[in-house]
Amino acid sequence: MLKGILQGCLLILISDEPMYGYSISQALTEFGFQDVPKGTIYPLLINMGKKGLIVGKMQPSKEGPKRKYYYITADGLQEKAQFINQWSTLSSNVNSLIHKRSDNDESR
Amino acid sequence: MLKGILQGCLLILISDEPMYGYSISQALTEFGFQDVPKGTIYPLLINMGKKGLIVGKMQPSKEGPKRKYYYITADGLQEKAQFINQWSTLSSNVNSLIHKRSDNDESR
DNA sequence: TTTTGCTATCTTGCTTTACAAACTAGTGGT
DNA sequence: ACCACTAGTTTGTAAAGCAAGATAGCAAAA
Repeated sequence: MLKGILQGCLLILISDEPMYGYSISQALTEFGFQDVPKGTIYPLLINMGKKGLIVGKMQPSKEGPKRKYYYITADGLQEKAQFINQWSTLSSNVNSLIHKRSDNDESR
Repeated sequence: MLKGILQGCLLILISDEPMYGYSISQALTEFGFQDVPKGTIYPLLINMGKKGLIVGKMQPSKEGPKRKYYYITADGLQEKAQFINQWSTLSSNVNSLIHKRSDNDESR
């Protein structure tokens, strides 16, 4: 339907400030996406890197293993804008369907 | 992310009134989903039938080939309600991300 | 009557998405 | 030494999405 809602969300997060996988997974939890699995996030980040939407740089951390910080690219910003448009279209389409008001069963 | 937004939309359409594949594809177009391919709709309908969410009945048509009208089941109605909930959660999560207001770049 | 065009459905096969699960590895506390 | 938390990658699998083509009924134009 809409390819990669998650990808769009990651672009938004990363465009706000560079993030690494683990912190992204925590941020998503805060935004209500309960527990998006690592098996989804990491491969997606790698794939987004291949597409040139983000670039990752390993940086050492004092409180644990190295972190791979991702930065958004120009292409990524463009893709982000496109996602926001697609989302708003999709969102209003689905909402108009849901509120079709056919008096069938919604509120009773 | 959210499994089958399309499935949810079909449940809503069919719960409103029984429909057949071709009419569903036309209805979707009216609701702004431009041209959802048949290769997506028909297999999905068959799959939803297997899951017991809908039942299909062939009925002859005077203006063309036979049509397979789908009717929603009790399970389908339940699934529909669940979809509407999931959608509203997802939708508000994504919107809160989009309107994160980080003064980074949205309106300039 | 043959062809074209619209309606209608199904099937095959490919690509992408999503994810569980396992593996590796650094740091700090008990 | 062991556990818990942080952090990342890889592998394998199932499901989703869809293009493309096969099949077929009907009707009006050629």
